[in-house]
Amino acid sequence: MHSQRFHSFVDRLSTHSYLTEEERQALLALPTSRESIASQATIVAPEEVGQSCYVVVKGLLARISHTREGSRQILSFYVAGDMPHLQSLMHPRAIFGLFALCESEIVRIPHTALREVIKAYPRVSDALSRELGRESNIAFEWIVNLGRRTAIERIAHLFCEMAVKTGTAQERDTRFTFPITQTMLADAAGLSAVHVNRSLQALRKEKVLRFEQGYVEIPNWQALVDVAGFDGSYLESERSLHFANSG
Amino acid sequence: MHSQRFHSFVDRLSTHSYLTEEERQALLALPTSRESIASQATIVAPEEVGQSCYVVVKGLLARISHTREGSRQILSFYVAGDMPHLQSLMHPRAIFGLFALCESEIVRIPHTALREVIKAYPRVSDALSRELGRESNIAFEWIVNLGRRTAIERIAHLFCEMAVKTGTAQERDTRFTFPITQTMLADAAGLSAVHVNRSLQALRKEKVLRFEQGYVEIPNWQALVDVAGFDGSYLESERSLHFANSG
DNA sequence: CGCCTTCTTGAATTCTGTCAACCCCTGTGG
DNA sequence: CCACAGGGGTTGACAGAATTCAAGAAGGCG
Repeated sequence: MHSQRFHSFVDRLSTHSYLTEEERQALLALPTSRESIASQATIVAPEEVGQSCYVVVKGLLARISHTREGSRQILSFYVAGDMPHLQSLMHPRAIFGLFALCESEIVRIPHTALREVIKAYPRVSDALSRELGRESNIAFEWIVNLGRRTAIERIAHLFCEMAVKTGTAQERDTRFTFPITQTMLADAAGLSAVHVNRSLQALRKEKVLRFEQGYVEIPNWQALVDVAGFDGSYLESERSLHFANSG
Repeated sequence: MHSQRFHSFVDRLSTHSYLTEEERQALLALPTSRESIASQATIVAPEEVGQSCYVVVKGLLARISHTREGSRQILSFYVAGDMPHLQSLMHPRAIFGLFALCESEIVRIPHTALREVIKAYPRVSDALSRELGRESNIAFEWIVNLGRRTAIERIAHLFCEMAVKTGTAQERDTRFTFPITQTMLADAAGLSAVHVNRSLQALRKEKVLRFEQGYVEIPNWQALVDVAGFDGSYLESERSLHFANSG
């Protein structure tokens, strides 16, 4: 069933954009292929010219960049419901690579088909633009994170973001899987693996955050938010405002 | 004359997107108002709901964020020809503020008028999306910069980017105005002002870069590129590929 | 002239990275 | 069944990078 593959993604778009039933059906009817991706596999290499966008069904993907010296920097995470590589629709040649951090499942959507839907339903185009805008805001917030926060704050902030993105954030006992190693976390936080290890220990000691074997436990959400200086407004969209403009 | 105000911006779009003469005229005919902005003025405050996009005609704008502790982080620079706040078209409520780093001139384009043009000319919409994609790629590269480069590399990289963005980069004696203080440069590079000062001295000593009173001199472009580990491909668009898809 | 901002400098401190070693667990092949 | 290799996590000692604090110099501007 296509609908199973796609509900997560149509739901995602619906969080910030109004879609008619017809538009939803058009999206759900897109010709797609489901693919299983091995852990540590490259889905899109830098410089590669792509013909498709993707939807994450299961697992965790990341956009990645490498410096000349060979050190790695993760630029963004993609969880179930996210649409990585959406920008390839307008800019087929990839600048940064797309990578699977664990065994994942994705749905591939050919550009040609998506372009047809966009042409027929301009509101779908708007919804995709908002999705890109959200990704852009997240990138900006990462700049703040890397530029102006300490190691512990950075890590705490990253976990706050992931809790909100996975929709698991709640006042008490937030739990979710985040299947990455400390080394990968270091590549996301712009830190060394050793220092990430020590920072995680400090957070554990303070009973603010546990991260073990790809599983996160946040006993007290507010405490983590306070450590991180987290304000999640950059992850949300003002749905009502868009409705006024596009509905 | 509208054309004078807008040529920079239509030219910018043309660097990555094909526009027919009719589409160019439609853009040039947009109703706009030109505004002078004082140095250090806030153009768009966070949380503000905007009704317009902008084009930078002269000067230098920046997107800015503040952390809880009050430290500042610059998220992006906008030079003449850039369109800051383009994302407000789809997401009117601003997440991050827009700020004038020096006395500047901008052109304001009402969303309503721009939406009309987009509706009539889908290719214009594509061009604007590419412009947003470029901004997004720059943000990703900044994440790499802040996460994985040393102070000197970061600063060198920033200057490389600005030289390319202003179109002044050349093999010998690149010169351009970059009207910011060392403190602002620190806010962009995620460093302290003191350390920026020392890093600039080091770059000056090595005869790689001079930055004095808002004026930049790069005697040897390749030398700066080598220090920075700069690869400017994230600033370019593969025009030919887009033509194949949209033209 | 005095005031303000920017730039500069030195010294001490804090933060983070590097290096090297070890532990634990898992999977593999003999 | 065991030996082994490999990856991930942990630890300690040390080195290096960047910040902070404090003060002074240089210039613009009322």
